[in-house]
Amino acid sequence: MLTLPFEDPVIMDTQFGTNFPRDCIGEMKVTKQEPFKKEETLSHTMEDEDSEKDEDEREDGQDENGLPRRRGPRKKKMTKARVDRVKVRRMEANTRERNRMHGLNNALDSLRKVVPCYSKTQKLSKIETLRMAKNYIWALSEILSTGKRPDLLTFVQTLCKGLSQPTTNLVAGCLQLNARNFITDQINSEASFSGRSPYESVYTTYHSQGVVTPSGPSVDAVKPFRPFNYCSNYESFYESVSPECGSPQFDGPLSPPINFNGIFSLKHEEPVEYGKSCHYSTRYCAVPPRSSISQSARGSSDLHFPYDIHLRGQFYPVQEELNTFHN
DNA sequence: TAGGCCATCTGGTCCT
DNA sequence: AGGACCAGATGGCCTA
Repeated sequence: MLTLPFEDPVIMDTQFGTNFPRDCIGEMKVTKQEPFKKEETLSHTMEDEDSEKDEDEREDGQDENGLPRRRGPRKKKMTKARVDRVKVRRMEANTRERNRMHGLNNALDSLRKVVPCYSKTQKLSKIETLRMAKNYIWALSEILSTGKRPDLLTFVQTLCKGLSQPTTNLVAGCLQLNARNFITDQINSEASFSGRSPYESVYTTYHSQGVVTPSGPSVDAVKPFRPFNYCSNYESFYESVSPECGSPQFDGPLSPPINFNGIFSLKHEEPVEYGKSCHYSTRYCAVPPRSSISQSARGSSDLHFPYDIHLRGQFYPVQEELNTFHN
């Protein structure tokens, strides 16, 4: 039962393919890292099994401790051919395992490209990719079920729920939110999420064009930098219990916001080499009204998710929207 | 240098 | 018997 991925040429690399000639296995470089010394391990195994053979061949029916030897199937003698066979099978198993993990990583890469914040230069870790994908699915499901358009801040918060601080900063940066204000504003989250638009809290002191113009004291000078508690805000918007709230909140190490001078591509867009400074934005599409959602659900293929994110030299409706808040 | 992330090896278990 | 899957162990690389 071989279920190796068949669509990926990397996986089917002949060096590791299942049709790899066995005669070559002995010469094959098992690993580039060789965390274990193969020969030592194998010879150790052989020694063990040789001793077992010796044990089996004792005539007195006792083991080395003088106790009666266990009943049961006698171990087969480790002949040279058998030892070789064990070696080959172990190498084949290693190859399969390696390919399996490559397939898993390829699938994870595919997932990275469809979550809202994709970067070739700063990849999300495996766990963060899975968390963000879960958050993304959750957010989209809620949008579909409620027909409401969440504000951008809430959407970002949902995406970042349970993610590490650097990743949160990355996502916020992708969406041109100021990560620090985004996070520290949680201190005032009651006000932010109980009446006035969250945009106000974020953008009254900051401009989104990358020029930070605080109108008051520095955020850093006033408030400590600490992780954001997403759950309350999440539930305030989605009117349901966040699936993450039952689990311990991420309490990872704090780190300063990153510089967004990498190359990011958001939502299905392959990153292109940009030597100069690039900026990120979102195409902040309107959620169709409930009627059109249900219409779409009935078969129309014209359903657009509200946050189809694009970047660089394109026109960004969200930018105007955000600027409207500033003005 | 410590910690996070990752790739790989390995042995055990389950399944066909 | 053999392949898939899994988790633990280990060591390399990178970054703060």
